[in-house]
Amino acid sequence: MSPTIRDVARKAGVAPITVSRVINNSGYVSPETRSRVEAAIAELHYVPNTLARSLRFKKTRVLALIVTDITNPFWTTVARGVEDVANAHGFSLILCNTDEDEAKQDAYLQALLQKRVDGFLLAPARSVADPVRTIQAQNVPVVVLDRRIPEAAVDVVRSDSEGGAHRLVTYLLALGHRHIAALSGPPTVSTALDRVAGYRRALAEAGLPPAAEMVFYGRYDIPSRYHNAQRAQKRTPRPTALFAANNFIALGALRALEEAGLRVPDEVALVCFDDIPLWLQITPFFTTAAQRAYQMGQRATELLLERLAGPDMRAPREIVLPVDIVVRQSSGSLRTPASPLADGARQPEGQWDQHPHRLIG
Amino acid sequence: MSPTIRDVARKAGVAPITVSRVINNSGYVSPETRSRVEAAIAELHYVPNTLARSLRFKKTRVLALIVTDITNPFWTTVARGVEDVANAHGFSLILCNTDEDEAKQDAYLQALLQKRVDGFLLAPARSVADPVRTIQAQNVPVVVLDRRIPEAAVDVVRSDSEGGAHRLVTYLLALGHRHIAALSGPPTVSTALDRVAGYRRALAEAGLPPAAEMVFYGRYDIPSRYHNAQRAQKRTPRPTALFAANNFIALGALRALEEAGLRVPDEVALVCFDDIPLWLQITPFFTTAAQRAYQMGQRATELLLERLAGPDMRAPREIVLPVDIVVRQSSGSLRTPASPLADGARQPEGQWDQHPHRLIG
DNA sequence: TATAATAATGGTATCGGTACCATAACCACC
DNA sequence: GGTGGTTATGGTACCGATACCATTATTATA
Repeated sequence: MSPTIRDVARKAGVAPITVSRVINNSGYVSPETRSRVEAAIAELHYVPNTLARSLRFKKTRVLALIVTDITNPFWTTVARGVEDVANAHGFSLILCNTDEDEAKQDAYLQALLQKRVDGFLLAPARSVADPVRTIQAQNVPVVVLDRRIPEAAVDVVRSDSEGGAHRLVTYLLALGHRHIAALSGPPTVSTALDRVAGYRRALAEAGLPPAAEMVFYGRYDIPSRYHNAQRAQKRTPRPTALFAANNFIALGALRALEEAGLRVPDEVALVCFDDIPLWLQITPFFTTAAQRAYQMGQRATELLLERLAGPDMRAPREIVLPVDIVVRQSSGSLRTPASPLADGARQPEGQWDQHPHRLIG
Repeated sequence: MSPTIRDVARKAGVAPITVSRVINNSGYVSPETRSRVEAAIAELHYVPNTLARSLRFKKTRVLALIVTDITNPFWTTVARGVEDVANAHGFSLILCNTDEDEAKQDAYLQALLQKRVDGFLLAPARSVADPVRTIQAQNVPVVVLDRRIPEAAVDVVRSDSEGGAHRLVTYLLALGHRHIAALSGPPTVSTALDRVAGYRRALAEAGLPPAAEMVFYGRYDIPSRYHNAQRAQKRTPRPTALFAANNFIALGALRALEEAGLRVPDEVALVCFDDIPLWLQITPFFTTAAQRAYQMGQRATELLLERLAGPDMRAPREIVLPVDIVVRQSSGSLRTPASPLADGARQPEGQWDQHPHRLIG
C-alpha cells in the first residue's frame, strides 16, 4: 500500500541501499543522486518504516515510562523531565499509567517487552522485586523511580523521603506543635514507610513518645484519601497539626477539615510532601517538602541512557535527591518561641511551572 | 540476544511455524506438541517480537491519541475513554501532548506515521486541514476530536460548544445579569469561536446589543490565562458576570478576581465550559457547561475502529455530543424574578470521578 | 477398497529495511 | 605503470515473525 524504499529506488533509478544512505546520511552519495532520490521521496510521499528498521537494527530507540498516577502533577513533571532528556538523545517515550495496580503494571510490562522498547523507567506499584526481575530477565535496562526495591540489583533515583519528612515535622515541632498526626500512603510502598520513619525520628529527637495511633496508612490516590483526616481529628488529644505524605492526601485532608469546620492553619496546621503547581493554588497554600520531580526524571533518564550506551558492567547506583522545604501559609505561625527555619527552608516559588507539563508517546 | 521463535522451535523439536500456531492459537496443533512448545517457551523466557509480527501483518494494533494539554482533566478523561475502548478491542494506545504547538504536533505526526500506527485520534492544535491531510495521504484513518475542521473530509466527534455556551449565558441572563464578559480561547480554534457565537446569540435573543469589547480571546492554557479577567474588570460598565470558555481560564479568572478583592459569586458571577474534577473542588465551586469527555473518547474510538474494520467507503461523519449544564455556587442566585432553570439544568454531580484518570502507551 | 476430508506438521518466500562485502571509477604518489 | 586510498554504487543475506502451499497420517464416506 504505502511505498517502500524499493519503490523510491525504482523511481530514482538507483538501488534500495542508496535510498537508505540518503535517508540516513550515511556512506557516500553524489549530490545528483541525492537530489534524484529526494525528489522521488517527495513525489511518492514516502515515509520510512520504523518497524523494519528496528527489526534489522535490533534497537527501537523507544523508552517506556511507567508511573502510578498520571493525574498527579508530581508524575507529569517527572515525565516532562524524562521526555526532554530522551528527545535530546533521539529517543521517544511511551508513557503508561498503572493507578498503583499491579495487574495493570504487569500487563504493560509484557506489552512493552514485546514491543522491544530499549529501556524502562519504572515507578513500581509496590516495593517488590518481581517487575524489575521480569525486565532484567530480558536483558533490558531498567531504572526504578521514586521507590526503593531492597531485593533487586537495580539503579534507583528517588528523593530523600525520610529526611524531608524529618525536616518538615521538625519544623512543626519548632512552631510549638506537640500533637502531630501523620497521614501516609500504602504501607506496601517504601516512600510511605520512609516518610513515617522521618516523622517518628523527629518526634523522638524532640523527646516525644512514639504515638502509633497518630499514624494513618491509606492510598496515595483519590477515593479514600480524606477519611484518614476525618479519623485523625477524632483522636484524643486532637492533633494540632497534620503531616500528609503527599499532595493529594493533603488536598483530601483540607476538604475534610473544611467540612469539619476547622480552619487551616489557625486551628490545625497542615503540611505535606510533594509540591502543588501554581495553577492549582488554593487558599491557604501548602507548606511542603517539595521533591525535585523534573530533576528526578532527568537523572533517571541519564542513568538509563548510560546503561544503553556501554557494555554495562557497572554496579547498580542509587541517587537520592534532596527535598526542598517550602514554607507557605498552611503551616501557620509560631506557637512558642523557637527557631522554625533552622534547617534553611526556602520561600515560596513555583517549581512546577518552569516545566509546563507535557508528555509524549 | 533474546530467544527467537526458532530457538523455541529447536528446543521443542518442531518447526518455527508450529510455535507460531501455539502462540496464536491458530491452525492445528496436537496437545502433546502444544505442551512441549509451551514448556520450551517458559524455559527460554521467550517473548514474541511485535516488530517482526507487525512487519509481516502490516498492522501494528496501536492507535495514537494526540491532545493539546495533558494537564487538563478534560483531556485525561477523554484519554481514559479512548483507552478503555481501544483495550477492549486489543489495541494499545500511544498518547502525545502538543501544548497547542503546531511544530510539536507535526513532529509527533511524522514519528507516529513512521511507527505505522493503525489510526489517529487527533485534537488539532489549530482548526486547519493540513495535519489531517498529512495523515490521510498515507491512507491511515483519522478521527478529529473536539474541534471542527471545515475544509477536511474527516470524521469528527465534538461537543455542542455553541449550544452549551448559549444555554450557560442564557442562564446568566435569567439570573438578571446584563453585563456579561466572555473570556475565550485562541481565535484559531473552532471551539473558542463557537463558544463566543453561542454567547452572542444568547445576548441577541435577550435583545441586548452585541458588545465586542466584552469579548476577550487568549490561550486555553496557563501563562496568560488570567490577564483577560483583569482587563475585563476595567471595562465600563464593569461586567457582573464572566463566561469562561474552559475550566483553566476560569481558574485563572478566579484568582484574578480574588486578587482584585471581588467576591464570587456575590460581586461577580463566574461560569465556564468543561467540568472540574471533584478532587480539585474549590470554593465557590463552578457552575459549568460540562462536556461528556469520557464519552467523546469512547465514540471517537468506536468510529476509528469502524474505519479500520471495513474497506471504508462511507462518507465522513460528525458526532456532536450534548453538553450538560451543571449549576453550582459560582453563578450566584437570582437578581430579578425569572426562571433560571428553564433549560433543564442538572444538579451537581461528579462526572470525572467515575473515570479516574489513567493513560497508557 | 477407493476416495475424500480432516488433523498435524513443515519448507520456502516475504514483510521493509540495513549490514556486509564487492565492484568500479577516479586521483595521488612513488 | 602499479599500488593504494577515496568516492560512489550495487548484490545478497538477514532481522523475526507469518502466509502460502505442500506433505503425510488418520479418519470418514461412498
